[in-house]
Amino acid sequence: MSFSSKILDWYHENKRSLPWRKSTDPYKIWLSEIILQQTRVEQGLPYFEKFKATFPTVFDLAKAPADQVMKLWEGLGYYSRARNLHFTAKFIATELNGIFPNTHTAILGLKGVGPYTAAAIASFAFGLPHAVVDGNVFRVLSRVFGIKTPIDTTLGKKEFNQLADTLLAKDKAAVYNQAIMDFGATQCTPANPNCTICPMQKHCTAFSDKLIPVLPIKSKKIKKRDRFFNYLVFKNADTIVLNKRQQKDIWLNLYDFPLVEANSLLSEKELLENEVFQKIIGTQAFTIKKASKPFKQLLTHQKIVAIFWEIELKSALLVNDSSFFEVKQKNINNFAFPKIVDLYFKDKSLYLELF
DNA sequence: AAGACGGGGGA
DNA sequence: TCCCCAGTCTT
Repeated sequence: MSFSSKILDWYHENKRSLPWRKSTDPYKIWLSEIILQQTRVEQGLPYFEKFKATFPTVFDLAKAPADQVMKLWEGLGYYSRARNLHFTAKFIATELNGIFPNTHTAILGLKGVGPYTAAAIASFAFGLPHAVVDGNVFRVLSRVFGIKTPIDTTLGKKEFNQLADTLLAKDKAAVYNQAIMDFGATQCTPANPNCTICPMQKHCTAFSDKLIPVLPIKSKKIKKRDRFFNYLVFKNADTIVLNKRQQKDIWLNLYDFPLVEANSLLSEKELLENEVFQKIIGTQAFTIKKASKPFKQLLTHQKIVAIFWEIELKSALLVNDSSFFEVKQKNINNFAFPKIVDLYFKDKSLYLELF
């Protein structure tokens, strides 16, 4: 029996029930695939439901304000996905009359859609014979066929893509693509796969060679840098000052506070002497009420520590930065915040003190 | 080719 | 801690 037949048989008995599989509407498929990029199904599910309910059609998404899209995406990470999602919705609505492109080439041309997502949409929505190659597929193929080429190299990508294409059940690309990904996600798992009940066991090179724990191979390792954020939370009556992040950095188009980034968390003395702080505060009267505890957040390439200085102003902040603006405290829920800011807001004692 | 880009969950 | 997750874009 062929590889694809075994995968399809396994899928028939073990498939997961997932909401985006109920539809062949390319808009819904696209939405689900963008959400699922580098994201576990369980984590993405509630976001898919939220977006589907809030934006039933591409036109609804296209006409939504950017802040609303970012707010719905809040907490999911990789926010460029949300920015590109919105951009592409507007493109489809205005340039394509709302008609989702139906060829692999055209789909691949959409912003935010790469090789994986193009193959997924092309096969799931239009039945086109393009093999998906995601993290699951890399793992399954590298193990079953004993491929040691690192998956994060040009050669590795080429090799796995070619193999995936030859294995694809071209007349049932959609179900086969779902099947191999489900197989990778629930049977051929990254750690401790249950090989004793695996239908591929007899044909699995990694199993016979005891290479399950080392395959697939990645060559690159990432280095993290430490960053220290000294956030300035200006309060004046019932308003606080927010900052819209507009520089080329993490969290583009999300909101936080005026920021003094330094090589460490600052003491109060250091903060008062800091040039950036002085530039922001200018000549205004202020009182530092308290500093929060340090909050930590791990990103793929960064380790961030942030403290939040709660500073009372006698009058509205004289804003000298176009990214700064005042907002009523009761309206902060309209803005999308990075996790670490959200954590600060949710911190119980501070929450009570602030609001 | 290498780096940047989030956040959560499992070992 | 480290690794991985229905990857893509920029440099």
